[in-house]
Amino acid sequence: MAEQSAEKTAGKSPSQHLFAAVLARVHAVCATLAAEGGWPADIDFSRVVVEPPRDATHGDMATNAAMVLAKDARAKPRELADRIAEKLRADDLISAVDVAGPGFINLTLKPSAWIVELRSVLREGAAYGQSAAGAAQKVNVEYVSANPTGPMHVGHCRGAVFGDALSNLLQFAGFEVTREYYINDAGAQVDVLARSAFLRYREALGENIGEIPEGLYPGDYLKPVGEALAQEHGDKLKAMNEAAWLPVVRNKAIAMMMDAIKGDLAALNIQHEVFFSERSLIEAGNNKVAETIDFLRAKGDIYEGSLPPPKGKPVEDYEDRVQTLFRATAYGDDVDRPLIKSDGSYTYFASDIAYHKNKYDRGFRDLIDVWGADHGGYIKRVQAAIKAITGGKAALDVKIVQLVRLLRNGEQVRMSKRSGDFITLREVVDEVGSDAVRFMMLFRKNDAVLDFDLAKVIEQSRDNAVFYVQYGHARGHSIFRNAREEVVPDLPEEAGARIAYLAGAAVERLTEGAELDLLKRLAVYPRTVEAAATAHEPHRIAFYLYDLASEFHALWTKGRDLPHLRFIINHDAELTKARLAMVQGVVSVLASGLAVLGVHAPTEMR
RNA sequence: GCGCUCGUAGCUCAGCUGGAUAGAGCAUCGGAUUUCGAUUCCGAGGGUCGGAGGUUCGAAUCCUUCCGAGCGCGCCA
Repeated sequence: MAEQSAEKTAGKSPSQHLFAAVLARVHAVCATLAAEGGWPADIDFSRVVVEPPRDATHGDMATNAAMVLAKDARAKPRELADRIAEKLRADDLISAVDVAGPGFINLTLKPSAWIVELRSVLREGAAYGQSAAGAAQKVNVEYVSANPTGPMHVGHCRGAVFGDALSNLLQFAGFEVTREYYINDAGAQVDVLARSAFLRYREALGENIGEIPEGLYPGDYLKPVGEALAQEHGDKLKAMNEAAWLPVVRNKAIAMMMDAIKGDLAALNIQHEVFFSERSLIEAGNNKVAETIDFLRAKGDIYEGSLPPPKGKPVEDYEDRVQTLFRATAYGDDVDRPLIKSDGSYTYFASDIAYHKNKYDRGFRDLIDVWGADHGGYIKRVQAAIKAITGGKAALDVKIVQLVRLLRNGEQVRMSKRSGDFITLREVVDEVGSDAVRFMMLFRKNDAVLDFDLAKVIEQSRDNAVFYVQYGHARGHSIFRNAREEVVPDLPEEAGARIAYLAGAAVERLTEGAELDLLKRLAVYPRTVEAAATAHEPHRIAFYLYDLASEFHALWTKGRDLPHLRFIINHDAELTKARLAMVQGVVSVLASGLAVLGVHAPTEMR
């Protein structure tokens, strides 16, 4: 039933969308004036923008060209604006130009401009809004990276959804995206996992293990691991000492936990291309961490020294000792950071440097990590390390996702049912569905705390943004069904055929103000995609979709009182087709945006 | 003590990388309303953008400094 628009459209030329087209014309005018007026040759047009004015009464678009260029052109902004405006008036897209305020140039486009844009939507279908801005540049997005010590709990899901939607968005904007998961399978916590699983193994062999001791993972989810071990090894492991059985049990437990996690992610429609094992970095004979430290040492970024004791809460067993330190302060961090623990093993940071170096070595220059709020203090040191390793040739953007407060009808839901047993991601998805989870996780800026109300997100009302947007898409299809029965019997059902059919409609008959407003809303989609992609902010897509759906619903509602505004006009098949073409434009863009968010676009709301 | 993030209408939040008179949804108040299947619409009131300085044609947005909240602060991951 869902009509996803994820179809690959590679090779298709991206649309020169309307704002970009007008910007190009403004640039052309400025270039002409520059030639005529003898402006400096190196004049920079990059700050010139064309954007929707805050107040729609000012026109359709506004440009700051005159204000930005005035200084270099040695002219007063208003005067320069007048000269630019005069030339723009000759443009065939533009019906009115006026200069306002300190030198804004307001442009009103001819209605035909929006009609033409609608034709692009219909021609490009799912590809509309796609951009070449990424220029096929490789981007690595690392997200989730939950420890493989148990199933995913609700705390993980925001970062998971955010990273996934951001990846979709970047892909749609023309980047070549790799979705990556870093498996922390080398630290002490996986040894704890192994010991916990070993207990379950003994249990599976019939032993009474009693209470799970403090410090081990108590969850029932380890029982299947114990059973699998018993099946595979019988009681052989019991005879071994810990040093012998631990790696065996650990590998099995990690593998099974990762399977569980992948299943949880699949329930949210998330798939990574690369699962990168931390342990693989320190394999005997191929120790990437040691290599990385040597690499940094050769650059003079490693030294032996001691650090001042940490401020804030005192560390009980603090011992002042000389250790191997990375000179993070030389790259913007606050203190230098240790790389080797007193037992000789590497710190997490040390392997993390090696891991990020590995990303760089694989050709990534654009790195994005999605982390939870409690890791905020870790950003500077990793960025410092990347600066040191790549000589500033790669950039890491760390996106911090804030906490989610889980509510039910406004009452806070306790995150752990009893000690050690968190509400799992799967429970939440099972209760409200992945669409609700995904959309609501994205309907807020990533760095703001988010309230997630289990009751509200399945409500069918305007309050519930997921419903409202999906309903917009479904309503479009409902209109198609009705139209087919009443006025346009040969309207194809299949999306591609329907779009092709409607592309031939007499869309120039769309002349109502409210209709043109809706077309204008469609036209800002490509811009929204680009802006959201460059800012790494998928939430902008969610808000855009909410606005578009609102406007669409509003127009539908107007038809209730004003029959001439209805989409289906019984006595006028040509006009009906034109309006269906507009509805199709809305449906296409809603489906496109929802696909970016990873949310289904249903054709009915049952 | 230091660092990071945040502070916008009564509430929940947008604000398009510096643009014009700061927006939306709830809530409140005032109207309208038997639907092209699917739980409405229009309007109004409500703001020193935490405070104070600064940068410039122009600041919610950038800088400085206070106030308040959250997170973090050698050999945890």
